[in-house]
Amino acid sequence: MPREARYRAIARELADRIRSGDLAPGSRLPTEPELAEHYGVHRLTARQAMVELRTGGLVETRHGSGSYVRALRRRYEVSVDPETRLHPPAVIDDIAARLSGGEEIRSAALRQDPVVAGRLGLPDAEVFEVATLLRMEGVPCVASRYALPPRLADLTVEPTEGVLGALRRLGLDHRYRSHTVSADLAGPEDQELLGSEPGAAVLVREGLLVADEEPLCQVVRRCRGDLVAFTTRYE
Amino acid sequence: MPREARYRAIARELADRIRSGDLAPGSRLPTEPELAEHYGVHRLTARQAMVELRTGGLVETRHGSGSYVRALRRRYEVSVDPETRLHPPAVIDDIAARLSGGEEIRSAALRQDPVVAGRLGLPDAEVFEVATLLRMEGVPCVASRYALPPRLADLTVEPTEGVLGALRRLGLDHRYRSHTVSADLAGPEDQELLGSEPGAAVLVREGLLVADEEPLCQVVRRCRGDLVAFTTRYE
DNA sequence: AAGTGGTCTAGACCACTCC
DNA sequence: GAGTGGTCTAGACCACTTC
Repeated sequence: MPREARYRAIARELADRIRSGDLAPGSRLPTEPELAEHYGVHRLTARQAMVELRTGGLVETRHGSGSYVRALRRRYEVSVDPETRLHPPAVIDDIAARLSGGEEIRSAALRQDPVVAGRLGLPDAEVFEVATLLRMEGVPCVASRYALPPRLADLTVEPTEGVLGALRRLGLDHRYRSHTVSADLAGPEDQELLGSEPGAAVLVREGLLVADEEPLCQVVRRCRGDLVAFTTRYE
Repeated sequence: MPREARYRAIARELADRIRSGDLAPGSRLPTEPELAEHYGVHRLTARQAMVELRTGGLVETRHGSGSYVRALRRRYEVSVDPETRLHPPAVIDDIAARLSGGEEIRSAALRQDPVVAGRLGLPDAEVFEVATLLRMEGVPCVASRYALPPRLADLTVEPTEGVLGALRRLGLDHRYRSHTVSADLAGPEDQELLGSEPGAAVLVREGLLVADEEPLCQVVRRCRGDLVAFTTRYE
């Protein structure tokens, strides 16, 4: 049994102090030189302990300022209707109240994607893709990509109604045919859109919507794992 | 705009080669000394590029052997009944066929937990906690914790039926009252139970089961994000 | 300007894998 | 035993934040 690495022991000790509450959320940890001095190691060794805490999600580091215990984030618990998997109207109002600016359209363009086009039952490879971003109280939380048939390329979306709302306004009464949840790590795109740390957890929800039994829309949502949870309540 | 860090550029170049298929899943990447030589940097700089790829989930490293492009993980798509959120019988049989050893009981003990006890409507803080592990084809996939009223502490569970099956066998016809999904990072416990890498993504499903409108069981499942996805199909 | 974290080089020894 | 990744020290310079 090899003895525990020095940096790992330091990380464990700090992690224990965080979990015990000795180091409170938001408070600043000792600097790297301080840790190195205190434990009698080189700065890089102390630094590696901090890397350990960062990838574990316990700590966040601000360049030039210091490392801080991550605040316990309040999670946005979003209710979902058990039958339809859509948000009940009451919830939509509730969400809207916390939303700043509604569902922001980031881009909308025709794109070649044979796989998704096939899923939508389209004759060609072309799909109309809309990328949106949802913020809760200003914080980016959910990045969505909707793939639609090209005939809907002139779709206009009011921020307050969202893409699915716009479809409904056109008389397309959709519901989910299938719905998948999984977990992934934040890639470069998530970091850019959601402001996730590299290597943070992302909750992925993927669904295929149908209207009149016809495939209408594939939606993929990537949600910040540290901020969002989806709850289904059954009465 | 500061120029891009050397290690980051190297990581990006390797990541592109992986995504383009130039470096196939399962194949070995150049060694750290080779990369250092090739890019004209110190070994630690090349090494940091590998760290980048590891925390991004693209690469896994085996001590003494090398770093390898992570295999495209086949995902276990587990179907869930839309109404009950439980697995339909056909799926249970399907899962059972892939399970090795069924739901393995890791521990079962009485524990003090006022919060969970309150959720179950228990007069005291005591709950009976059962921890289990599910493997798919030998690979640990889902670690569950069931919290039950102490009166069920003599529950016996056949591996093939699972904890929920055992409850049903006792005539407790349960269903979900609420069900939450979220994403988290792998902690030490996940690493031990699920064999997750530090910092890997974990899909968390949490539910409260009721029987005859009485709270019966709180279950928390932590699933390997890279191996498991849950799909609901609506007919 | 002083202090913080971010990057990089140089060189060393150790633990593990594979032959 | 040769080669791989894992850990550690030493020292340097840069970029950012704070004052």
